[in-house]
Amino acid sequence: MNSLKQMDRGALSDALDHSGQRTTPQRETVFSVLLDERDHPTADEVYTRTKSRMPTISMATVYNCLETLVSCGLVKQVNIEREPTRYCPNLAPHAHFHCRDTGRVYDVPVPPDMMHELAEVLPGEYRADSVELVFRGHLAKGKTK
Amino acid sequence: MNSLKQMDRGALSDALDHSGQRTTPQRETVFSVLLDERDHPTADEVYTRTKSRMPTISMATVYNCLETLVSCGLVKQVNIEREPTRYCPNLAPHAHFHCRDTGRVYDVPVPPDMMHELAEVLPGEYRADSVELVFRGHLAKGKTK
DNA sequence: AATTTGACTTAGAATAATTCTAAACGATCT
DNA sequence: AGATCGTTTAGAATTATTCTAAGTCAAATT
Ligand SMILES: [Mn+2]
Ligand SMILES: [Mn+2]
Ligand SMILES: [Zn+2]
Ligand SMILES: [Zn+2]
Repeated sequence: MNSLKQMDRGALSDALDHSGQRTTPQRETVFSVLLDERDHPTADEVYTRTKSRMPTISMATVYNCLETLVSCGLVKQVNIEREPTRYCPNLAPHAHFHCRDTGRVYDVPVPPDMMHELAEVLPGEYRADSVELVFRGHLAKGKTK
Repeated sequence: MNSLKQMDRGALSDALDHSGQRTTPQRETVFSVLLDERDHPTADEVYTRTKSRMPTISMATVYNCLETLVSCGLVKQVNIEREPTRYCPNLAPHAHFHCRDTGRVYDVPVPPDMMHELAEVLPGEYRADSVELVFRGHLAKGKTK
């Protein structure tokens, strides 16, 4: 038994069904790992966390599950500089803040009007279907949040 | 003889001096390659282009030169998804547009006020020293520019 | 109920961009 | 000339990710 809430379980099987893929224990567990601690873990970190709930899972399967979750739209990949890809289940429009001191990545909500304004910097012939906004710097004080 | 204009040659040696590094023929040539065709080439593409002007240069040196140029602030790395790092000598604040069809990367000027507005989406404790903005999509019509 | 099917999982090999290592180079200084 | 020291170089090493090929499992079909 993984720790998916009924709502999330429903979203998962809907999204998987919709993209013609199956709901499996491995996919449920990986998804629950992402939902439980929203700190943008790497595949390796997801592997460690998932293994503690499902000791037989393999790294390849974790990569497969993450790819599946991304392909069905439940999870976003977050690439920052040349670091390992991180995974984010936050579907709301948001930016990321990357702390140079700790390496941690935080979600930063972006108001919808800002998204609209952003789109307007694009010349007419450019048709964007996604926008990626990453801030880098550090947190004031010892705030770890 | 590489194709650096006097202005760019000056900027290069100033920036290198300032960061305690030497002006070398390899660094000049790599820099001129970046300035001559501003299409955000990968290290491999920079290698090919540089080799045609300086046949004895090695891949390792191209990586070294690019790193040097980045470290002294004359060139920015552009990382898009998991693709090889690209290099951009445009020092003006700008965003990037990545065409899903062709894989090409274009510069998109961003007005300074937009940069300011962007900074305001950050909660107070976040101190950003850099902002990265990438659009993905495609170009309308057969425009290749 | 047995068989077939096909997606899924798995271990391990392969890939590929980048970094590292250690030796050679070369300009400058003594 | 000889010493110094940053730079260049070829090739090895690293490492996140992808690929391969074999095993698993739960329907679906017979
Ligand atoms: Mn910090
Ligand atoms: Mn296009
Ligand atoms: Zn996020
Ligand atoms: Zn650019």
